[in-house]
Amino acid sequence: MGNREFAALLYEAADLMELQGIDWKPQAYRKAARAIESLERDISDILKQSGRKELQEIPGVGEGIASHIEEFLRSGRVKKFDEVRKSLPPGIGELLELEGLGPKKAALLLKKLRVRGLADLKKALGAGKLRSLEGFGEKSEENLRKALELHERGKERMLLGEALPLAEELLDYLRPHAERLDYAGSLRRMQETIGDIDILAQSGRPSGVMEAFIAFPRVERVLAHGATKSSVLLREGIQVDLRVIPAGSYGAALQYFTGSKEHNVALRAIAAKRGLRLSEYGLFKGEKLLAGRSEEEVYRKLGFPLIPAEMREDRGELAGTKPPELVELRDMRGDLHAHTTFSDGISAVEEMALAAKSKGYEYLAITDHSQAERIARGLSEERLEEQWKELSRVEKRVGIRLLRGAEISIQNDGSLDYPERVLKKLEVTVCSIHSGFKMPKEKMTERILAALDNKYCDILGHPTGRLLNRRAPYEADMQRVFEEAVEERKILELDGHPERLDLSDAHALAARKLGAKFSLSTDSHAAAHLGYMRFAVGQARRGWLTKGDVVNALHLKGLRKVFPRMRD
DNA sequence: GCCGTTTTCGGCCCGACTGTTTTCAGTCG
Repeated sequence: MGNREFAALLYEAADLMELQGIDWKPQAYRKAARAIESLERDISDILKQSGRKELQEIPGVGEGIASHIEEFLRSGRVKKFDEVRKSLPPGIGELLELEGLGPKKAALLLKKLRVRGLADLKKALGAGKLRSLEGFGEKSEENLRKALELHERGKERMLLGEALPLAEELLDYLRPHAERLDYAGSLRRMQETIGDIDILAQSGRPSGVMEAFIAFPRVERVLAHGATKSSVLLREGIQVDLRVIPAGSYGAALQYFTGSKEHNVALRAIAAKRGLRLSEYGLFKGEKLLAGRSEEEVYRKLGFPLIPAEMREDRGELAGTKPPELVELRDMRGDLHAHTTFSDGISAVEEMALAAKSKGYEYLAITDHSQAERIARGLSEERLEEQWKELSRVEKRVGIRLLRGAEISIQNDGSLDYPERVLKKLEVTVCSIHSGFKMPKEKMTERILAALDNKYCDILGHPTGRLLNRRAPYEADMQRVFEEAVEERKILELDGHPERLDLSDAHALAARKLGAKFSLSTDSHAAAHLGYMRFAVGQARRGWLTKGDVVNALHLKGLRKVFPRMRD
């Protein structure tokens, strides 16, 4: 533990130093913070097991930051950061969270108007003091007022599951005005949450796309409106940037705006080493354009195959080895986690079966809640048997294999919420934690390990229990959980429900390295939710999973070897 | 503060847009 906390300290220190006019160091801090944040291993483990030298293996971490990490892990604080904090008013960092206000202007506000935080800024705005400052005018006052308002409304990152449909709607709307349209950025990389939506267009009449864009019915405010770039804020609270790109640079621009920033920095460094220059306009040797029309061409000229967008995180995808053949949505043969009206779902068994069938699936596991989940109308033994009759009936009618399954709660002591005589009749079980989230880490870890050791546990459901933007994962030693799962040949779920995406991409990556197998599921509570599979696949691809890592990419025959209680 | 077949010192992405200012600084992505 501690990676996120330490990264947060680095970010804070970077902001404050920038306010003080310190050059470069803030960038270095942020770079290190990003690396530490996305690390699979805990910095405390690294220090304990391998020592300080190993900390410096983290990209962007050198002697200085390594010693700060050591101090932080030892004492929970970093003296140097404390000093920086003390040298500035406590509320000053908040100012930088405002749209359009950066370190230079914030420093000026502090120096000339003694603005020490958001409250001060509000007062200064009210008194009309800002326009007297050099570099400020009426317009900047107005913008700050709006930024302040927006900030107060609270701004969380939007879930992938909300942003993607929104972007698709906008693309459909813009299609008549452009020859080519793509969304780029974190959305294209299928990151679990999205800061803003980036859209690229190629058009013979750029002004036409721009006019249409700012007239999109969901637009609340136009933030910028130029010849090649415009930005709007949608009513849903997310910013959308649109850029119009000429055909000859379209691929380079798509590459550039897809990111990630870290991936691009690494790729540009590789280009630079070869005496080339990569920008959103193309790959250049001197003035000569070598590539730009397509992404593939850009990567090829740099000696790489087309790297899937989901892998572009500078996690080793540019190391030169051939990237793995990532799992695709069309590889999926079934879904192993779905609820029906028997428990807390809103679609009947038959509706679920029909929806699964229409996706071309061979099978669907019906996994309603176990008896203890009263709120979710968990199934008693009798109701479960009733359900099995229904499954047999629908199975014949619809022509899709319905597995007798259950999502079984893992109780506080690690036992499963059905007696053995029931468990052995279930073809597949998803075992999940639904209560007792606040256990100490050691106890929680033991609880999960005990469940994994149960011979009737097949799949560990939403393994960390997190809800994006709402609930932190429970404390558990996930590395040990993954090791045990591999040892006991248990399957890890990658739950594609937009609020869960659990396992996360980083966890999937770590577990895959240990040789784990995965179930990409939707945790559907309605027939339409079966469509969440694309989010599960997106996270799986971010975790470098191949078709071979995913059990429900297997045909029925292969699946039987994974789940021995499955009937013929 | 980090990093290195350009460098152990001197770089560190760079272009679009905005607002305020008559040629540019600040912010953002």
